[in-house]
Amino acid sequence: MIINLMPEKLQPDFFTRDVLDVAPDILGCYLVRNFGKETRPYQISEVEIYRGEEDSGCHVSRGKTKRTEVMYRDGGLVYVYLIYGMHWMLNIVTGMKDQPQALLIRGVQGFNGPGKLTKEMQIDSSFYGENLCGSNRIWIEKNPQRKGTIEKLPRIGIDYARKEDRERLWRLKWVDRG
DNA sequence: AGCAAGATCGGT
DNA sequence: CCGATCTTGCTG
Repeated sequence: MIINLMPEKLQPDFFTRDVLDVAPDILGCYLVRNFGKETRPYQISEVEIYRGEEDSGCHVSRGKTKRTEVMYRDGGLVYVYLIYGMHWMLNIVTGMKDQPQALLIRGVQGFNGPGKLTKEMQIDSSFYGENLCGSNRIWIEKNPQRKGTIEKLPRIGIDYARKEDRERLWRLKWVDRG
């Protein structure tokens, strides 16, 4: 019996699916960051879905701009932007080309809050467009032991969005069970 | 060219 | 509740 103990790095076909399908699957997986000196895994515990130009809470709701351009590409890339002049937000682009959508990483084990985890992981503008399937500084690994339940909640901080979009249960929290 | 607002956070 | 702090996108 051969047991595969090698960590399984997520490939493009994982990310090019619709964000609604990727979101529940990515919870519990490891976001791995190689700092050069050492490599550290961060288990993903909370994500938020941003889906298409029709989603008034999503940055692409006003079309393609220089900032949002990466969301229009094939899934598997990183979308980062600075908010309030001080916090970097880390997003994972999903879906196929011209299907603009992304997952905001809102929490990893030990660090809750999108601004806090990017500070910990040292994520900045240099990660814009980084390919998670080809980068040597950041990637995502499957968690074979992954067992848990998913809590669905409204998104945070999008008061400007339409009521219908504000109320979508597009914030997913991972409740570990093993 | 100028301006208002922002997918946040930490301190009162 | 408020300020920090600066990029972005919109307006003119």
